[in-house]
Amino acid sequence: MEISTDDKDARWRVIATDLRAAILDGRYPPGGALPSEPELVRKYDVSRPTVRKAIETLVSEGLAYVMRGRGSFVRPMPERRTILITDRDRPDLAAPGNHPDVQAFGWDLAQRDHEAPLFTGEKTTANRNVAVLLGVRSGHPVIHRRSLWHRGHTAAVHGASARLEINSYTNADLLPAWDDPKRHAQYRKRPDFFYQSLTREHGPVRWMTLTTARIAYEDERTTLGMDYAEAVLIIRRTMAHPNGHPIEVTEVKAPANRYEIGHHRELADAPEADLTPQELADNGIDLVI
Amino acid sequence: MEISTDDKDARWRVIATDLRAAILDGRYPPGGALPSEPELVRKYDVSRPTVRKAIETLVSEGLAYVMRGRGSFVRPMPERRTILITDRDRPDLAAPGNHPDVQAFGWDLAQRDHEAPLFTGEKTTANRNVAVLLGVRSGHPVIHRRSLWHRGHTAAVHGASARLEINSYTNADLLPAWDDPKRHAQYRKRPDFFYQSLTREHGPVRWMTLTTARIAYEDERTTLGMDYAEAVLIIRRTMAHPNGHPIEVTEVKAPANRYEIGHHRELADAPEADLTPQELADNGIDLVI
DNA sequence: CATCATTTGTGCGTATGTATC
DNA sequence: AGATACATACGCACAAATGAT
Repeated sequence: MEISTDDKDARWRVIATDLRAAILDGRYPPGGALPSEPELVRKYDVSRPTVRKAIETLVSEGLAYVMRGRGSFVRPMPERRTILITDRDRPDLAAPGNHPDVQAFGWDLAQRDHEAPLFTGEKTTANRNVAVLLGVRSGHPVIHRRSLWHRGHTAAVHGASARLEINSYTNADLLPAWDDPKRHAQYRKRPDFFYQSLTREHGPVRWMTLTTARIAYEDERTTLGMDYAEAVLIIRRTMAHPNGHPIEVTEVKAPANRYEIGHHRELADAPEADLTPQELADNGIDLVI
Repeated sequence: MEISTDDKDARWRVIATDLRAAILDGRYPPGGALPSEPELVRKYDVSRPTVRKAIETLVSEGLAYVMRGRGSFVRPMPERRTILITDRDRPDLAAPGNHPDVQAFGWDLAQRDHEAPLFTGEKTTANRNVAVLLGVRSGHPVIHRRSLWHRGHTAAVHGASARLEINSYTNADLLPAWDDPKRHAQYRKRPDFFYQSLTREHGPVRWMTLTTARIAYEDERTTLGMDYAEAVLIIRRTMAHPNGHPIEVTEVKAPANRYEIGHHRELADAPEADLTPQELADNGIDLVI
């Protein structure tokens, strides 16, 4: 059959490499159409499955997208906005989803399914991942708080709005007041109360923020409104005792094609706390962690 | 033909969803084998191309990998080491690839193809992306310095060592001394001289570091030694005039499954400058930017 | 409004090559 | 050497979305 036999120049790989170079070069401009499958079949004299394999590769690399019945297109890159990480021991600012702050920083609708509380909050048990983060055993009771934010339709390419998901996990042993009905309601509506309780009962704490990324899973693509194959930025902030034992972990997930992460020193001379919400928004800052 | 016809329950999608859930659940443990293609063909009563499509999906999501002649396996997650971002105006530390520092922070072999200079350095012209970063027009002369670092075989899963790629772009107009043969050699061997020149000639400068991520392209996977589909962390540090105009841009690319990004305040009480190289390494820190 | 050409999505069967055990 | 498993590639058929006629 005389197939190329060398994996390095498999025919689909040649096509993918050609197209990738052309896209990164700008020969196919962002938003523009790539050649149709039949065109590529003719051009490279291969079968349609081979052409499709090449295009699927570009899609999985986030370089292209496909619309059924229309064709394949170069994926445009939206402008990235900024998530600002603070170093300070300021639980007021550090509290994620602290309503006044987050709203002020450019979030149009801080609603979650039209319900009142900012966070869903429920007592569950730690799965393997959460157990590692909190330094407890799997199955240990934890408080799981979750919040989903979206930022109104900006100059979005496909009409999709940017979203952020915030998950918070707390060792339930460290916040027995959670079960008090009155406080429970407060905690769900006012994250600052939540953090104040923790700091009041567990004294001076350390904050530690680590950032990484990975490819989004399909369910995350759905909840974060990511149309294409993309990476998610994962910002994990740990509130810990001075001895290092974790008290609470907050994990922010953000689509990597819409967000970048900066640090407070980067804002000219004035510390960010002295900037007005409008000034922060003008600097492209959506969230302060 | 009676094909399911509804894209939502495409047969390959059902299989992929099943396998993904099983992997995230731990029913297929990390490093363990997934069912072989023929097994899945029998289990779901579909053709082999359909099974392969499902597996390819998991691979492109970074959840699995395939070894020819052996089978498909759940991708284990290696431990992440840390890249530390400093906020200070310290060009000595800030200089990437400053030989003594980088080596001290745990890099066994800071060699690049067994050549002497740490950085390749050449004068080229700005492509579109670099032009945007430096605030010049496409085609403007720029100095491009490049360096590739690898960290010896740690507890790597597949024997691959972690690697970092560092690219630096400078507006060539701002460093005419680059063309002086004597200095040229110095600049390539001693990045600190390079940055000292820039700061000496352009006075007080601002440093700005922004981090984001995206899915790695195939060529990047090769140079960064990433066996699987993965995200790359992109750390972009800009050296700018106080008025904001860029002088030099350093871009670090790191495999997101092996690195996370932290900040200097997180190191206990002592600033990282006071820690010995060994203490830094013990804290899992590979690089200070 | 219906029809048609174009384009992509899903799926089958088959053949051959190559790596691993 | 043989069995197993994955990689590449072809041809074919039909479904479904799109846009123009």
